[in-house]
Amino acid sequence: MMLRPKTKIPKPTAGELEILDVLWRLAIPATVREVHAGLNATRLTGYTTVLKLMQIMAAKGLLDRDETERAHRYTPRLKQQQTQTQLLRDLVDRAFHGSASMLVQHALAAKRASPAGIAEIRALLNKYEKENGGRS
Amino acid sequence: MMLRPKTKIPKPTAGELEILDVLWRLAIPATVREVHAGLNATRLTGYTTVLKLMQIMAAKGLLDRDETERAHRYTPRLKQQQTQTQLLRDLVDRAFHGSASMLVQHALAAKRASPAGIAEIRALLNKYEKENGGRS
DNA sequence: TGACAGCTACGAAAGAGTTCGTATATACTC
DNA sequence: GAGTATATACGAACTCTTTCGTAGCTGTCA
Repeated sequence: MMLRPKTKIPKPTAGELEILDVLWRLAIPATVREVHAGLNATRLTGYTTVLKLMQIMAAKGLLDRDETERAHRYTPRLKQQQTQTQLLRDLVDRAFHGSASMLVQHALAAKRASPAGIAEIRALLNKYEKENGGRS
Repeated sequence: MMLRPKTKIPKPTAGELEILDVLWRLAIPATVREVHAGLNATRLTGYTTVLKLMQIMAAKGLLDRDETERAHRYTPRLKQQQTQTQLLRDLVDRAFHGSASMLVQHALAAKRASPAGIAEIRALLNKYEKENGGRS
């Protein structure tokens, strides 16, 4: 039996991402029922649908499963931030030919960031400029 | 019969995006053969596969088709920039809860932008700050 | 103990995306 | 006109995702 070591974790699908969102929000290992409840705040899904999806996600390595209790408890393998980076990298490669700065420009145009957000971005830019100095 | 007026154009899939990329690069209405050639520089795909995909894309409204010649000529319905914005908006909504600035921060971390790119982003930030002034 | 509620496991079906083989039409060439 | 090259159209298969029904197990409680 394979105890899935450091196999590469695949990009989550749309449905899987919704489940991950609930798990990140709860921030502790959660049961299928808890996720189902959290999901049905916005979505309409059957209980076994969520169960099946989470089983598949565990098989794929997206979730870890704790089977000690009768109701198994699931935790995301990756932090929200890591997954966001993963999805972003994928989009940069597929749609922006690997150019992150082009993507950023579009992001600013596509949805306006708040002044606070802009300040944060500017701070980040400063940090990056310092780190990457005068190199081409 | 519906002659698809301003029906909303769907988000292109991964395979469809590759075809769009070739068409944007060519910049003029292109035949299936031309796209197939441009694609096989990097990808391995059968001719009829590309044909079928482009037919579907035309049916979806992603491409316009000119049938005056024997070899039909296809053009993207949307500019590359529009499609990039569309895909980005989708990702912002699905993975970043609609926060563009969070996405930008991740983008900068995920793949380093060139100094030139950073300068461009900074210029854009200035523009945005001016436009959005002191509003919250 | 027997009924019931809640849990996992499993199978199946529907939909979307991708791939390609084959059929058919059309143009060109000898 | 026959043969060849190239085009579209169509259908079928395969994979992946999502959905849910059903079966079977395990507790609880009256």
